[in-house]
Amino acid sequence: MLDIKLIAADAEEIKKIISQRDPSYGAMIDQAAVLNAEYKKILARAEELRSKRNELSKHVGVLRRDKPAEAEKIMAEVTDMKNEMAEKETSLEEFKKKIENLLLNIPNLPHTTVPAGKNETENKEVRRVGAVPNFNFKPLDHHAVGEKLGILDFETAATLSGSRFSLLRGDGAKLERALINYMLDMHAKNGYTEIAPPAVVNENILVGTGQLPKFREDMYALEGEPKQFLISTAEIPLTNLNRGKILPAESLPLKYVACTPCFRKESGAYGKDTRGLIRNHQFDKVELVMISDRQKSFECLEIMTANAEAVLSGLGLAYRTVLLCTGDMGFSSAKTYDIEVWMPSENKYREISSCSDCTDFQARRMNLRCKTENGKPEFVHTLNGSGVAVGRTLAAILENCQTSDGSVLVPPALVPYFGKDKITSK
RNA sequence: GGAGAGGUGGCUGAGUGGUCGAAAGCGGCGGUUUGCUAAACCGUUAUACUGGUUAAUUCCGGUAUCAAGGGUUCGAAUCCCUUCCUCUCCGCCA
Repeated sequence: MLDIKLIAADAEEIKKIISQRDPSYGAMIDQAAVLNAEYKKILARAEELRSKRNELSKHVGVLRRDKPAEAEKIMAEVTDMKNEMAEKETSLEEFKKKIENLLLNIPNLPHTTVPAGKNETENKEVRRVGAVPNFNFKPLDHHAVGEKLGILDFETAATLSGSRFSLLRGDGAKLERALINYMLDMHAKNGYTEIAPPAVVNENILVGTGQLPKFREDMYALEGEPKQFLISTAEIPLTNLNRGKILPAESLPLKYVACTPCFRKESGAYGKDTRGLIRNHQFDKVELVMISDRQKSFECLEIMTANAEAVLSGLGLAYRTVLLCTGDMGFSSAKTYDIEVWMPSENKYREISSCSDCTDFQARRMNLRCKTENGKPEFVHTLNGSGVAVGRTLAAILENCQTSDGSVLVPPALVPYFGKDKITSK
């Protein structure tokens, strides 16, 4: 959520910046500015009335004993004010709600270092790491590799749950477990505290991180009241972990890591990546979250991105890191790096991690602050990044480490976790 | 699921209709004392919004906030209703 004060101070400037994402947001900024001006007028009058009422009522107690007639007069006077007071109160509520609804649907301001652009074609490659493998045979895609080995079974998954679900069997299931432990151990060494959070959260938690109100159709909702949802990423519980608190400055940055299942409806992705592990309704992801003060957050973003990259380089997978342009960034983010892993079957890099600095956008929504040097609380900056998507990593290993005889060589870093260095069919 | 207790400031904990934004203690901050440390003593100590003022989040006002929402009243932390949450005991259960 943007600070309404920023909009009130210079709506034109904010419009200019936000329009780099999408020009249609400009009108919403204008509306917010107009509503806010109106709101303040009403607020002034409402507070004047309340002030008068408080002043009058203060003396009634004493007057009642000493001068009952005067007390009666004052009581009547206050009663007369009630209509206007009630009217102002309701209209205040209405304006507040309208403004908040607008603000909740406006995305974060892109950071000045983010390139302007409409879509992913205007993203900027920052670096390319690792050698793309050379095959002296035609590499199979990961579902073919996995199904031949009997470790991936999409047919059974479909029977159980429909399309876009996966089932891992035997060495496949074990390899996923090995990957998770490898990732969690690495991040723990880098100072992240491991968390095992709930995968079900309340509605306001999703407002905090920005999934609601705008992206309700992407979320799995549970039956019943109060409304609860399955998380689409561990970013949600991790970032909300301290919501409403004032954190001591010296505790920052807070660093959390969790591996959770993630549930996504993928309703806008008809026909995209319909086979395999790339885009499913349920997948495991290791997620990193940092809570930083506002001075250091962009440094933290570099560190977090490096921490995520280390997972891939540790596995010997080739990847590149891309700085997203204004038009391709997520709703809450001010600056995002995507990490893309090489997928031989597609002959291109595919997203496997996304690391974002959300500045104070989420912190304001969840009222998460820290004490500053002068003792005043201020909103923190929140960051999140995949460290990394487990299913996609599994897919990348199957593709990049396949051999001509159909077996898969397990990356050396995983061998201690997996127990052997090769997956062969039974 | 059944029975009971309770939710007050950074924390502990008073306060059952009228100078209560809220006693007291702890903690924090500033200071005095002091070879050093400790102790003692004095002072100070919420947040948001808002009007004016300022170099300033400077200063002076106002409003709101005692789990959340609604109601009663001239006036609510205090009374009533609803919801949420926490704790204890019993039952059930991986």
